[in-house]
Amino acid sequence: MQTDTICLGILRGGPTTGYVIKSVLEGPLNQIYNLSFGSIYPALSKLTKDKLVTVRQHAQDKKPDKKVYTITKKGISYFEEALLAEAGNYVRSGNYGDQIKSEYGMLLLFSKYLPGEHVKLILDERLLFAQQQLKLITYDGPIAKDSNLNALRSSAQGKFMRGLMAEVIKTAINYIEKNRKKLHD
Amino acid sequence: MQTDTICLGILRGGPTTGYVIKSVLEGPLNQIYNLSFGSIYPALSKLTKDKLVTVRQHAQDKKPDKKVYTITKKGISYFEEALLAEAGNYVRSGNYGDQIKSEYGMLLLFSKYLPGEHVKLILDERLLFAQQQLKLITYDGPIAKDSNLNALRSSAQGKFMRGLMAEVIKTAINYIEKNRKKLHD
DNA sequence: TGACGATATATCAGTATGATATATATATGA
DNA sequence: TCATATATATATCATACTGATATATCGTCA
Repeated sequence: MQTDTICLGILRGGPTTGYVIKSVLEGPLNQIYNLSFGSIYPALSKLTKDKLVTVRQHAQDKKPDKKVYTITKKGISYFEEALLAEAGNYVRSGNYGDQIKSEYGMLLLFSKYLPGEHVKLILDERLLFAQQQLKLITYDGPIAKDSNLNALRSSAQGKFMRGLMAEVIKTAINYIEKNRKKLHD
Repeated sequence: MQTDTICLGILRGGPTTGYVIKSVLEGPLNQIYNLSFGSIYPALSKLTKDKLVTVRQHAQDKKPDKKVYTITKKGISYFEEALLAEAGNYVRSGNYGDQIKSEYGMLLLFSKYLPGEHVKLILDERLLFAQQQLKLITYDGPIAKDSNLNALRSSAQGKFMRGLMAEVIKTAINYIEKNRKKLHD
């Protein structure tokens, strides 16, 4: 899926900044999609040039201007067409569009060649991280009204994905806790 | 984790070709790491130049030469040092080294804007794919002796990772089957 | 017979990453 | 209190990676 489509999709949930798009991707969508600033900012510029989004520059004295992007009508139709095309392509292609690079997975796979101490640390760190992710995903307390995290919270799709991620993370945590001794003393 | 480290790690399981490295990554390691030919072949060339691996060229009449790569002693120590460095870095960094781009996840998240028919198809395709992956991962029948898939099969680490992946996939399948109606009629 | 997928390597334009730079406010802690 | 780190916020760029394409043969399925 193209970077502009992702940005447009997140912007469909409400106007926001490049920085927030990155945080949404790093936070609740952590298990789904990553994008670096070096991809997000140029995509947003291109989208602006093509009039698929508009920018309002909020001058914040002595901080860099906060650029709030809003999807336009043209942007909405472009997004829906692009999504339809990608969906058609997904089904037709046999390429299931997963691009995964898990350093953690590789480290565990190769952990035979690592001192037991390191393996323990990696597993401890990972369990901690997984528990944080789980909290983040299942959190149902108050969030900023203007945040487009609301889209993730209130929509059926957002709930479905959150539920799926939560189940998967729980399964992984349980598995690691039960079986970790097979990887070190 | 660097591409050469990954290649070296797979080569630690036994001599093999670039093509097979790609298939291992696409097959049993599908949920862990992906690499394109455009990364694998140059990495293997560089590794050869640096004497971390050796090549035997099996001339196959009228097919391109099959290049079987074998890790050298120098390669083994390089690999273990690199792994140690990455493990230390992993724990110290707070960057949990996951780089995920799941088109499928994004498609479902945005499926509100997609016709119900498409959503159904995507879910059907995905369940089929997940079931295939599960079979591939849990398969315990005979495999070619020379294959370095044996490393994945027999080692404690390989078993641990296979078990983890199997549990995660099963959880995802069950969740999707139980909750998919929330995404279409 | 023709199309398709598997085997096998290689290249490259286009795209993405990860590090770095810049600037300030706030919180943490020694 | 002074230093350090983290969060907010955008931007750039060398390096690295992807995805498509090229080349060539064999087996299978219709």
